[in-house]
Amino acid sequence: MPLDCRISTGSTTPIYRQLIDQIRLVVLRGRLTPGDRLPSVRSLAQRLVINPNTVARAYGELARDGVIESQQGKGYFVATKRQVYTRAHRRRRLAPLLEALVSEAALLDFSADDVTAALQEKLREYGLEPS
Amino acid sequence: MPLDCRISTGSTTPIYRQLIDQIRLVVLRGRLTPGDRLPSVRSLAQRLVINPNTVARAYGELARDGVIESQQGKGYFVATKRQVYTRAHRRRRLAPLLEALVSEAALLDFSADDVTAALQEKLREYGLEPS
DNA sequence: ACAACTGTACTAAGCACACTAATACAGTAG
DNA sequence: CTACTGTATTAGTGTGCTTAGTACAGTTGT
Repeated sequence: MPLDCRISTGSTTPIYRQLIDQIRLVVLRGRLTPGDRLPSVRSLAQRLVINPNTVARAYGELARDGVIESQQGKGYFVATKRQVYTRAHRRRRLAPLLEALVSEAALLDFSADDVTAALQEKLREYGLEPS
Repeated sequence: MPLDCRISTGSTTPIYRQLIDQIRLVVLRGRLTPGDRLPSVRSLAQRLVINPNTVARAYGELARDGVIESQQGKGYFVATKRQVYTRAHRRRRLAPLLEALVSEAALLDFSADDVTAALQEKLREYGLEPS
């Protein structure tokens, strides 16, 4: 069963965003491995009863981010080689998320240890290696 | 000098959001302490050359979040007692931010140690206590 | 009591942008 | 040639942000 996505049209988060997030997760968690083909723009659109453009947009952004790759006339495939980012670029991209997390944590009066512990748990959930 | 805010109308982030973020920071960092009065809706609007409604919206949301409190006819003041949240509520509110951070970190191929180190640094920047 | 300040609430309008849809164009494979 | 693939352009629709105007209610000092 290739890529079982579920989208809710009633949600406030746009459809294309839901697709991006779900596909990202599927790839990160290894349920789709490099080289695997994704459903075609039209077939996925038909299955989810949404417009092909919406799928195309999601695929397009994922391609921009290096998660998947497109081959004209063939389809979309999970990227074989991960994008190589500079250290500066990676930090710059992570910074706002880190800022948001800590800012909210401070407002909620979390202790540093609480936040650290929660992070460790989440890191384990994603299977990130220590180093 | 009470609350020097700077907003950029050219930014993609809406004005009311910029206000919220800046005031949150000012309060968190102790530049305004509990009981301190904020500029009136109209005066701040005039100073920043924006509509009073926009300021009112920012203040309103900050009040909803328990950062500041309103007193009819008197003004807005930094909240004297922080909102008390249940443990479940606090975790529920932090969860999506944590999810976003770790998900992005995984995609960027950060190691767990990298993320943890970055977090520690940010926590220190915000002056959060260990426990 | 009055004036001048505070917050609060509501409606309406304009504007920009995000989202989605429809359609047409271009490459690939059998 | 046909039927699939991705790609690009255009257009319609909605929604969020901001502004403006108006009105009402509470507080303070004169």
